[in-house]
Amino acid sequence: MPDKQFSALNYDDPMVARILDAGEQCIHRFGIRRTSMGEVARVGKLSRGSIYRYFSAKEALVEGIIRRRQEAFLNRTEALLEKETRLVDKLTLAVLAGRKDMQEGIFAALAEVEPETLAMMFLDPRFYHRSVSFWPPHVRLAQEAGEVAAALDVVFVTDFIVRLAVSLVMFPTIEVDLRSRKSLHAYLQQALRMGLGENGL
Amino acid sequence: MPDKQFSALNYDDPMVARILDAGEQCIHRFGIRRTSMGEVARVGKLSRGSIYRYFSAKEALVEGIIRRRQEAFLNRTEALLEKETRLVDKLTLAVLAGRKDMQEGIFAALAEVEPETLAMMFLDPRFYHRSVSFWPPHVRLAQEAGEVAAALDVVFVTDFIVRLAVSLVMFPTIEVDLRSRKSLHAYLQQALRMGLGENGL
DNA sequence: AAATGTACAAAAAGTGATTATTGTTCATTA
DNA sequence: TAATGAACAATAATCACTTTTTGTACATTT
Repeated sequence: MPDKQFSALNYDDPMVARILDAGEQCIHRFGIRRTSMGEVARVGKLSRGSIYRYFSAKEALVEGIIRRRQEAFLNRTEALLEKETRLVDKLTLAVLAGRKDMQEGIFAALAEVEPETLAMMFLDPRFYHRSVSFWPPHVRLAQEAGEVAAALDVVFVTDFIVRLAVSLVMFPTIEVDLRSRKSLHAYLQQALRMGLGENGL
Repeated sequence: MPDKQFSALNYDDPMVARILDAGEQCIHRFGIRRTSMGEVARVGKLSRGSIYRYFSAKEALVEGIIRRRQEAFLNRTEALLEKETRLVDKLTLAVLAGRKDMQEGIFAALAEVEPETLAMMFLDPRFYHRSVSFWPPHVRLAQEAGEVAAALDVVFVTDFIVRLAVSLVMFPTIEVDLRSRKSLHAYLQQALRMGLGENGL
């Protein structure tokens, strides 16, 4: 379940969907700065006032667009992971999917037009928190399977996984070249070394 | 040994030092954008032309200032770590030192005046690479001491450590509150055991 | 009820002339 | 030999001004 800190958006509401669609299209074409509420209204074929019924301000609209994108990504990834059982494999897929999303979605557009905005987004703790909500169930499953030590705190493992995954999405290679699926998988395998954690000190 | 990709700066050269000092002072007070070469010259009590003898452009000067800061940090940290033998303890101290540097140095000033610039810096791979050069010797020592599995590639361990450390400096708490030395140490202890143990698989 | 369209003040963004800064050059100074 | 200071075109920042956009309100439409 996603964050509820901000207004809970109903993506199924056709009005909400239309606004978000139009907004995303605008951002994709012009970037955030050069997108006006009037333009969003024009593209979405609705009145400017209606947008304000659903989004208190432009900032909230942008937040909504990004959030929907992220949640859509998480849902797609969730489906993608169903075929996998091991946490390492899931993580590998998730990182690869994350990179792909960065390279072609709205993020890629932002990276070209407003790199500073994108950079700020990545340093926003909320960006992490949204990713965090994804993992606990998988961690628990991995614990039941004995892949992750039962003694470990789910919150700790989740935190650890998210730090690693986000880092790997944003920097495919620091010292080790982790652009290929194979090298990434090997890296994560080693980094997790699940099944241990029990032993040693 | 720091990067050599850019011009090798001799920090002992009194002229270089004066320029960097003046530049850093200016950035600290006005931020990067509002710092002019003329102002740097005035503060450093030297001619504008002299700055260009040592730095090809304003960008290079800024690069030099940041680099010196980072290297000074690494040197201080290196000294700090001499008392420690275990890698976990070293990492803990390094992360704490890094956070402190962020909160009070030139970075704190930038965070207030030009957060986007700071965000861009953090996403610059060079920022990571400079940190990377620090760890290999410590990793080797840890391997000799049996703390890190001898079979592991030093490059892998370094990459892993840097990702984790940078993440922990930039985000003191994602899911787990790691602001205190105690909790940070426990976290790293577990994270290293997870990633760098002999056992498992 | 919910979406629209118009109107409105306040805030933000664009505009174009003016000023400051950049990066180079070179003769002068120490 | 190295730093200086002045001159310079090209670029970038600044300022006062105009236009656009924002967010709100409310009467009107569907």
